Amino acid sequence: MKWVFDMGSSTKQDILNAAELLFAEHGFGDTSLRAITTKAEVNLAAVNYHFGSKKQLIQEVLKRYLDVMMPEVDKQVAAMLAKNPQPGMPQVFGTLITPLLLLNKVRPAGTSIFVRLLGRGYSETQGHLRKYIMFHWGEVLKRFVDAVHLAAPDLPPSELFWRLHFAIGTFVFTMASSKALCEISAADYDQPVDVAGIINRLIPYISAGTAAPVAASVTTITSTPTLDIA
Amino acid sequence: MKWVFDMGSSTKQDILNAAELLFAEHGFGDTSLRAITTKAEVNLAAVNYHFGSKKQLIQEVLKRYLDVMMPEVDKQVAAMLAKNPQPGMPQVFGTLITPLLLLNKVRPAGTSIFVRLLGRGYSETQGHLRKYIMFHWGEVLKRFVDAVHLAAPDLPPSELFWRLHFAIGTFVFTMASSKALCEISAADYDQPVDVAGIINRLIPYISAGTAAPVAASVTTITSTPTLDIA
DNA sequence: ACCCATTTCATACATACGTTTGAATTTATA
DNA sequence: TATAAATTCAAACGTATGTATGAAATGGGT
Repeated sequence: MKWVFDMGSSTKQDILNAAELLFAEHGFGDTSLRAITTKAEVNLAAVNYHFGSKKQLIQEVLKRYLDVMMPEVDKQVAAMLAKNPQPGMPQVFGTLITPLLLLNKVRPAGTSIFVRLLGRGYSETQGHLRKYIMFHWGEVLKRFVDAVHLAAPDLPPSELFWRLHFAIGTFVFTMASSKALCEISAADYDQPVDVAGIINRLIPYISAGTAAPVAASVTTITSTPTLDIA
Repeated sequence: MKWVFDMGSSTKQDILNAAELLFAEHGFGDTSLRAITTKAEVNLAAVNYHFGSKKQLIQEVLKRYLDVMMPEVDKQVAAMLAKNPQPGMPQVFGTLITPLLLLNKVRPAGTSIFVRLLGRGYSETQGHLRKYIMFHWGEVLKRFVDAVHLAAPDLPPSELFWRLHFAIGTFVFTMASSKALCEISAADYDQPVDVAGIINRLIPYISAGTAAPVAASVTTITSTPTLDIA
């Protein structure tokens, strides 16, 4: 029977919910289907029955979040540009805050889970995730990049390319290790920090980095490097 | 027989040389001992004979570079501070350039290999690498962090903590994907960029990001009210 | 030439993985 | 209730992995 409001089998949701937690915690490669099905309390074969393969399960885990976040990014960028046609870098990157925090409505702690998944995906899937996002959300991303360019009109396109990938790196890596960082911060500085706190601290860093003036000249090696192997 | 200059068996070096390439390319978890021994043209059992286990092999691969790089970092930081007791952020991060490029003398393309290993290690070893480096090179790192603090005296320690981890993230992630980024850059912008080029582009970004003014909203949220008046 | 420690080698072991299978069970519809 | 589709389940399959073993080979020291 097909429900009018098809919420899918509970099994399928249980698998997704268990999988995303384990994926975020241990990465895709180091999370076995057996660990997932055990945590979800479903049969091992259910994954291949409902998703076909582990690879497709990973895709659907990420898709659940991207489908919510990316349209919101588009909306926020448009709204920001309507209000301020010549935005500063913090305004541009600030458009990401709402979409990211919106993910907490997809699942409890959804923002934290998604950004960690993103970090894992970028470093583990050897470019597959990058291509997937580019293919499905390339238009949205292009409009975002255009906004970045608007905030740094003097930056050559090739330099902007590198800056944006630096920004992605900062964001993705920080988020991938966000759990550990929050624990260290809480222990060493006695100040609990949540994902929203990290995002708010990231914006100034990324904004300043991306908008930094281009280095006047290539740094040269001043002292002669020495290598003495006993 | 023990050589006066013990260069170890050729087998051991062959394994290290093959392993670091495969580790950098596919990561630690996705590189099998069989792939390594095949590439090195040695017997499978040689890894466990010479290194004990895969984990120890990974450690020795990284150690070979850390043992060269970290003392040079110490030297460069000291030299920089001697020349300029109140350094700017680019000067501080600039001290990393020489140590990084020095790794090209350890092995051909050593810099590129090491930074990719570092990226892999940070995201795959669930904090083990971080702890290893902290344990063995904590003193050197502390002196470097002190220099960063010198370049941003107004930054609260807790904020500096986050900024530095952002910087690590920028660096490590960029380097982990440096191969792909170089290929994209060469294809889209017709300008070949090598690892030294990336490092030189990273310095301004990381410097500006780390030294960025603290966001107003963050300050109000996280600053602890105190009765002390300094 | 002999010896002994070091190193190599083929092979086996135990385990873990993603996936498949076919029967049992549940569920929806007629 | 009868029937057919959808789902669950235990079990197995084939493959790959890291590691262990014990015999063969190597090579310098006496």
